[in-house]
Amino acid sequence: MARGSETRSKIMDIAQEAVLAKGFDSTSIEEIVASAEITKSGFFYHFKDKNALAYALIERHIGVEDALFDDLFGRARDLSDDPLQAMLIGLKLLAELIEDMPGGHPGCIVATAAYQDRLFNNDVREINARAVLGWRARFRPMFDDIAAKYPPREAVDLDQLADMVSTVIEGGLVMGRALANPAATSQQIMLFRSYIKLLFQPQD
Amino acid sequence: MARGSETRSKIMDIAQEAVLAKGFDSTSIEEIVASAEITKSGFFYHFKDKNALAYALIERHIGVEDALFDDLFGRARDLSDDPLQAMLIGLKLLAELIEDMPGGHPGCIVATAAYQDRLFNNDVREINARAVLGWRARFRPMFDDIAAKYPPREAVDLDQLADMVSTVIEGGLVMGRALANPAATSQQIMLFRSYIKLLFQPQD
DNA sequence: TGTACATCAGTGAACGCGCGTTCACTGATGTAC
DNA sequence: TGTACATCAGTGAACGCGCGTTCACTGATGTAC
Repeated sequence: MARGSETRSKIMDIAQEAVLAKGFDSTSIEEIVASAEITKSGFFYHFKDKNALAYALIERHIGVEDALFDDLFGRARDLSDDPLQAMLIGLKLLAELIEDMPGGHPGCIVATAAYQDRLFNNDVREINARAVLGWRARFRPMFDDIAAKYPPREAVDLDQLADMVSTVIEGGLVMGRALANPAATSQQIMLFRSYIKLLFQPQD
Repeated sequence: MARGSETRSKIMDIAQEAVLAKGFDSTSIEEIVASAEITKSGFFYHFKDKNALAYALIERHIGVEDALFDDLFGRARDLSDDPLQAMLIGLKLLAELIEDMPGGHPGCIVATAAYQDRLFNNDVREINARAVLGWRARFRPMFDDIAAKYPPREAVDLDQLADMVSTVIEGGLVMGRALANPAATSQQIMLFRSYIKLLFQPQD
């Protein structure tokens, strides 16, 4: 990695941690550059303004999360050819991954941006919505496959069911933070997993 | 209501709307008092500092939400003596209420505070945690009653299940905001309702 | 291989503005006798 | 009922600090010929 992009991602790492702890507006460029050991003008070399930082943060988050989900549900698919089993394994792997994060999952900047949307320009709001729609587009086909093989025991909209993955993660992170209990998120994912089981798995 | 407490709640109304749209730090006292048509010093007559405003906002939110849940699940209980049916009715009423809010549900300050906790003193963090624990304490006994009558089809921790009500609401609000889709929250509540049905309702 | 130039990754100083908070004061209303 | 005093619900001016952003500049590295 070149010298410049190293500094750039250092800025983003520092910013992300602060943003998740205090919100975007309360995270000053001053404190970021102090921590990154550059000057304020150095910051503005990498980002044209503060909105550009928000955009970059969300963009990177999407990429990281995509890679993570690709890996997790890819491995799950390797472990079982059955779409329902693969989903159940994937959710278990996800819960374990979040459970094992040292110091707990730091939170999700998409949620931060959603709750501070009046701070940002349209570009930021759009990429934030795209993030959530991307998760839907990821999970929807999986539920299609499952529903094709195992008729659901209750009528559910599969887009909404796909969104429930994100809902439970986002809600779980809020709960985990409010209760200062890092285990909350993975527990909630396991409950969602139990719902999926009851919804699709044929009774014995 | 006396003149003073009228101004006080006016300040809080204005502040709450702004906080949910931009976060706490970005909501300046200056803009609040401009909107409330008082002076800055008038603000400090009612709140000793900005933290006191956050505290008051959360405190009031807990009260409002408690009253709302009391009403909703009280009516549900009136409509059915069966604890499971009452829960299902209550969740439906909740989904309808959120669905029918003009302009969508504004969001939850507990989530805002959770994602900006480094901004606040311990008092605020504590009352925020108490809010979430209060919701757990509300729903846990209902699930106890249900589980006593209808053995759950899967082993679940009832505290975690009680927390899932909050999880789905909080997560649903994040989704609704990110997608600019006010219906998201009530849809997610209805999915949670379907989980409760599958989990407890004897199959026919 | 040497030189000229371009780009990269920043520095340093300055800017004006808005922020939260304090303080001495004030007019209107309420209470005691 | 009238008067004295206390409390309530604010006003107005000032404060120092930190914020995001701009601008002219600079040393190190990369590229062309």
